[in-house]
Amino acid sequence: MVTIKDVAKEAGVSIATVSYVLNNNPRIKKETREKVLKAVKKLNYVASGIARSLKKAKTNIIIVFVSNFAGPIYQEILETIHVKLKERNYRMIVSNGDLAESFLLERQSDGAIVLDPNIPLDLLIKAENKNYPIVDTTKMINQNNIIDLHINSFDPAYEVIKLAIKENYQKIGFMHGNQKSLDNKLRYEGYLKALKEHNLEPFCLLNGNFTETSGYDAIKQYIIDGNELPEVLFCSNDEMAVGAMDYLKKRDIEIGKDIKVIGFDNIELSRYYRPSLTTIDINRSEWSASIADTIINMIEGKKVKPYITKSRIIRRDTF
Amino acid sequence: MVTIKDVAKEAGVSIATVSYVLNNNPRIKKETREKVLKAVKKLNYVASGIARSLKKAKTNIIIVFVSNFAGPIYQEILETIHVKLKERNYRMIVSNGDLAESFLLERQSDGAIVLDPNIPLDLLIKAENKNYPIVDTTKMINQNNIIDLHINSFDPAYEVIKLAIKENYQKIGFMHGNQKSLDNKLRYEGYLKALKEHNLEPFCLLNGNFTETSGYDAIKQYIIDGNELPEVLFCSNDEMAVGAMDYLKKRDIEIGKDIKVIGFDNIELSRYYRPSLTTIDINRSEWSASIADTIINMIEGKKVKPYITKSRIIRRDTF
DNA sequence: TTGTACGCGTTATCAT
DNA sequence: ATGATAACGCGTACAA
Repeated sequence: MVTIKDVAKEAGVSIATVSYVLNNNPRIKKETREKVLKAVKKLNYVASGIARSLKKAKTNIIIVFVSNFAGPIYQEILETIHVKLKERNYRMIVSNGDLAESFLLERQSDGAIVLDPNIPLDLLIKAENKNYPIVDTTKMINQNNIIDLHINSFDPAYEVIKLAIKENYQKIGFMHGNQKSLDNKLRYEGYLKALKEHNLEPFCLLNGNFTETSGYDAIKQYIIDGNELPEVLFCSNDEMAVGAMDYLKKRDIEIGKDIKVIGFDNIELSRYYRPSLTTIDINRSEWSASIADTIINMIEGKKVKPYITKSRIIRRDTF
Repeated sequence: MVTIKDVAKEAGVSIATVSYVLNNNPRIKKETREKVLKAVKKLNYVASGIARSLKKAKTNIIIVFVSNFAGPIYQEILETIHVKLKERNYRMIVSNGDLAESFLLERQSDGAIVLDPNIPLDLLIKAENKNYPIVDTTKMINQNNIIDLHINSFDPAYEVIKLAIKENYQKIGFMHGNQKSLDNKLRYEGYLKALKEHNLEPFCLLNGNFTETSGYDAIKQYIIDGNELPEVLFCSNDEMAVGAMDYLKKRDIEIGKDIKVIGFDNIELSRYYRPSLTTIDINRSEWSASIADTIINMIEGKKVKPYITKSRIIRRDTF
């Protein structure tokens, strides 16, 4: 490894001078400056980010935790956050939540964005106690150093079920995703509230885990057990809806007629699937941008603006 | 920030002792050990990863560069690599290629996996000259510290076109993805070779950039210009094939009959799309595992085994 | 068990 | 106005 010392020796100056040159400090006069730069180039020197981070107590890195890299949802979110952070001179890295412990507590980053619901609360609290800024989207906790920016799933879920009721459906089912997930919880609560307002009872409650196969399996079991189909099935995300529809089609149940299906998220597949899936779209790019802004503002001690996600119902063939 | 000094003071021992305790060095006797651990817990101390990395000149972090977080392909690759690395006690972080410069040269990671074709070659070379280990999948370069593990696209492309020719198709088109991409290049060359062996000329060459919309636009322009459709259209990836088919359907051209379509990658959508897309599947999980093993072996100075990806043709409705 | 040099930059302070 | 000296950040690990 070539270090700042090597450069100093090569250029015949002190290491301080090298550092000043590299940081564009005007106190170094042109000729020395050029001498140093020549040495830098000759030796192919690049300063160690680690040493710099140690000294400055700042990494300019923000870490994003995702639960898996496979969610179609994450894709655009990450892309947006990345661009935003870069604009403001931060570097984004993405990691799996099971590495959260080391990254959150060891100060290898200036802040974290939590998209992975599996990161334990006490870990976040520990980090928060160390003055480490976090934007969390999975838990609805607000603390000094933890800002909550979860998706507002409750309202659109409520709205879409209201709509179904208005169109005279009464037997309305709900398919759970991961029940520990906040998103699932809010969607379920929105569903319940709409039913309650019209004195309806949940007609059919299924359990999935947000994956396609879990949706397939859940409805399959329900049907095999001889239960009556709901008129409308509201699934906690699109992927499960797709899985469920796969099975319904296999049984020659006509979707959109024999049963209505509603998803959540508006993933790309929901548009392509046949029949195309009615779902709820969240303005994810705006949301992502807000996440990025918020974490930076926290880090830099600036004021953070609250934000609530916007959504709309996308009506397609299945409802 | 609470540092090792604070712990030492709290426990009434030297910082060396604290360090030894935290690293499970048996030289410290039980009582002191416990005293230290108590202080650690009381102060909520966690050692700074940065300081440790600086001293040990090792981060145990491997960085993966992707060109965008939106490719459906990346998902399972990252998942597999992550698991593999974790098994071997490395942490994976993912980043966008435009941050490559800082991460590659500043030694914030022990090694890199390059999936982003846009990272300039000279940057890789610079890093390699610094003895920084890289597994690259985008360029077919092999150097001391750069191991090439690109996907073998050539052979399956060749095979699938041979197959089409065997089934008596002669007017066979190719839709390019990003032409600078190695994957695209190899797929095109495989296509060309098969044609050549049968004295056929490329019938229709279209230009896309691996996105769905680019596939849509390319075929649209081709048709609007009044050109004759090929019997078979081989697209450099599934997403473009899907885009192209979207347009073909809009024009009421019957896919699988009026025109055959072949994709590459076997993304999930290729199975769901109607008509379902014939494509080429790469054993990506094996490939990913090999990538992970290779980078670690390089870092640890162990022998690296060569690996060539395996593939098979998945025949569905479109061909 | 402990003292301390060390890893590699940054920056306040001092010297010319 | 320029540049050098040296303290410092936080752990690690050798020598004592």
